[in-house]
Amino acid sequence: MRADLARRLGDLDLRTTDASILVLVGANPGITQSYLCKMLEIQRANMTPLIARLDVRGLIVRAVADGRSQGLALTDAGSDLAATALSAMYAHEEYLLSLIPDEQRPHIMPLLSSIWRE
Amino acid sequence: MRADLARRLGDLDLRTTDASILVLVGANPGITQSYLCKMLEIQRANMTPLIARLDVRGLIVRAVADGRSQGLALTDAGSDLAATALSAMYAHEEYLLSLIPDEQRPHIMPLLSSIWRE
DNA sequence: TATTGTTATACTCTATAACTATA
DNA sequence: TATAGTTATAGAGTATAACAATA
Repeated sequence: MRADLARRLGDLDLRTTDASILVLVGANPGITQSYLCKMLEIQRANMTPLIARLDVRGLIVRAVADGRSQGLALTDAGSDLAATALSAMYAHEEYLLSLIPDEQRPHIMPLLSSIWRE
Repeated sequence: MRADLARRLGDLDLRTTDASILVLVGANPGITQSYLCKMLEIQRANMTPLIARLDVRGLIVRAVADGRSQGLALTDAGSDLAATALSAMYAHEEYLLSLIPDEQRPHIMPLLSSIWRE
């Protein structure tokens, strides 16, 4: 399942984490790196090169929030790519669901929800 | 789910891959590294240090099969640890199943089977 | 020629500690 | 004193290329 998503996002030159960041920043403009770290459970030290790479690619901009923190936002190119990445994520989910026989399909989400985070 | 299994096996000083190797060698005495690589989809080059570490720990022995290949087998200590690791794997599965409400539980395996490898 | 196991190497992901500059 | 971001570093997983010994 992870490989299928990675392949779809790889076609956009994105890793899974890159895509998550783009979509989250798109939905939360002005978000800080620290808050992104909490949402994605990534160490601060490891977020730095991730953001730097998206910045270099012209997908994200950093604006000074206070002296310590930077509010992140998508560029137009970043916004376009985030939309494409989100479509790829939905296509991934649709693909997985399509593998499940019709009559069983309604059961999968409640089942997975009962395992998630507990 | 992976973290739960990793934690349980970590208590035995085993990584997930170590445990898979021990259980497979236990079930297939005389198996070669190359065949293990095919079963676990691991590169030959990466199998070398994995086997070496299990060897150093006295869990596995290598016997010359032909001039190129070595048949692997468990030592007594390896056999004991493989059994404990297998129990941990079953406990992991039981734990996950226990999170699913009784009436939904019979649906999970057929559902996952329809996604697996297709 | 092909296969087994090895070595060397490189890239990614993840984790910790220490530093700076701010609050 | 705590927080945001950075740098440096180390461990683990994974990938490729090349080699020696053997089939």
